[in-house]
Amino acid sequence: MTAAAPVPFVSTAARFEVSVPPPADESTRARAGVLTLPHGTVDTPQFMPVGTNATVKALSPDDVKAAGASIILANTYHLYLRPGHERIERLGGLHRFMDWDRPILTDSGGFQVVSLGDLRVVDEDGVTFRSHLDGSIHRFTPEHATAVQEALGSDVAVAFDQPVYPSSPREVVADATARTHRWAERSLAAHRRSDQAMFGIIQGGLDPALRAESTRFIAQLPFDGICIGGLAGDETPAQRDAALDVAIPLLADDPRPRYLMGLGSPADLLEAVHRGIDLFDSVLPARVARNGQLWVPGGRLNLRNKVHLDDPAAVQDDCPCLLCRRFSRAYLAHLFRARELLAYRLATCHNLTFTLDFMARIRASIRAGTFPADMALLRSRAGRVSGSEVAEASA
RNA sequence: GGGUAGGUUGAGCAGGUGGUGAGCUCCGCUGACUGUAGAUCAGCCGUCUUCGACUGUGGGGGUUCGAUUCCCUCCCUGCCCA
Repeated sequence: MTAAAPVPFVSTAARFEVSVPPPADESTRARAGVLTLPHGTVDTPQFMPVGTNATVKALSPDDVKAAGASIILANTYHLYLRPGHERIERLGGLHRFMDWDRPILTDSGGFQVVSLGDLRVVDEDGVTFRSHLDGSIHRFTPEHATAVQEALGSDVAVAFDQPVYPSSPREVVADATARTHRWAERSLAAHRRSDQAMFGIIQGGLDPALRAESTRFIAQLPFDGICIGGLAGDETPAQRDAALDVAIPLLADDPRPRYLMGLGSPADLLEAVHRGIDLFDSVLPARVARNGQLWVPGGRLNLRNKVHLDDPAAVQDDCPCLLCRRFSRAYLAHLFRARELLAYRLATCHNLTFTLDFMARIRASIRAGTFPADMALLRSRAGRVSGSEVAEASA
């Protein structure tokens, strides 16, 4: 009936146990598990808030914990440029530097190959790029990106890759994907720390054959986890789902955690969990919060809108966050108009709390064995996927 | 009372020496944001029947084919002097 009894994945730096495997009827690939890393355990499916510059923007570490985060992402590229990975290492490593004692995953910096596209040149050995801070010239190779992450001391390092936009021509995607594979092997070969896990990244764009080839290639390497990259760009939800439906079945018997990079709207998280994803990260909830919009069951509120100025209600009645416990919509609307710094903190606390609570609800549903059946309810709580889709009424 | 500088679309301005003033920045309104060069960006922001049209340069009058511009007069504001 069920797939083979799950065998925990164990390495020197990571342990992953699927405690609730997908149902035998294949109604969903969703699963629940526990990822254990040097600085603590992570219940999956789980969302990682992003702290690019060794801080989740606008929040203190206590705020991030209060929101329910058990692991965060930090960025190799940014910390290398400023304040410098060697300085962080001298100061006792990233955890001590930012006073975050739970797990940290560092992105490899590969994403900047795309996001800072004007400033880089890719060759077989690595990427030469200009600093977005001062225009100075720098170079990342798989070996260098790995060394930087070892200096930072994150729980999870990520192999240096070359993401591409899904809309790129097939030969561009094929070329970048093949290079990502060679860089994956080099990243692994360069990796020394036994107290740091390393995840590899699948690319392949939206082409099913390339995505499948990349999945097989990355999966046969001895990584501690599998990232799925290149799906947080300009593709449609249907294209993204299709890419996941190519990759995940090929990993069905793989004991390692699966991490979909860069997705963060509640609706996207739900659909991806359904397709078998264990880990996520995204800037979205924090950025959207800083720009004035708050996620609530069934949709989102734009606190800069006039309608909130006289509203004494909480943003969300049953939310335990700092904002909802103590302040009104009217107050937050005022803070945003006045551009007061507290607005950004309160809004970010809320959106991260909402996101992490949503993940907790998904986990609870999976553990209760009612997950596929709960999809409708969870979808209505997640609300719209994007601005072009109308929010469903909350149940 | 005398002198002087002004009065432009919510605010602040630019421009305009006789030849179509709706241009900018704020404020305001709405939307977007997905491995963070983002507390950011985009659209709108006089009226209407909105791919366009109309109105608008303090009020009134005059000169002129045509006035925001030149002339007269009045009102208002800042500053200086009495």
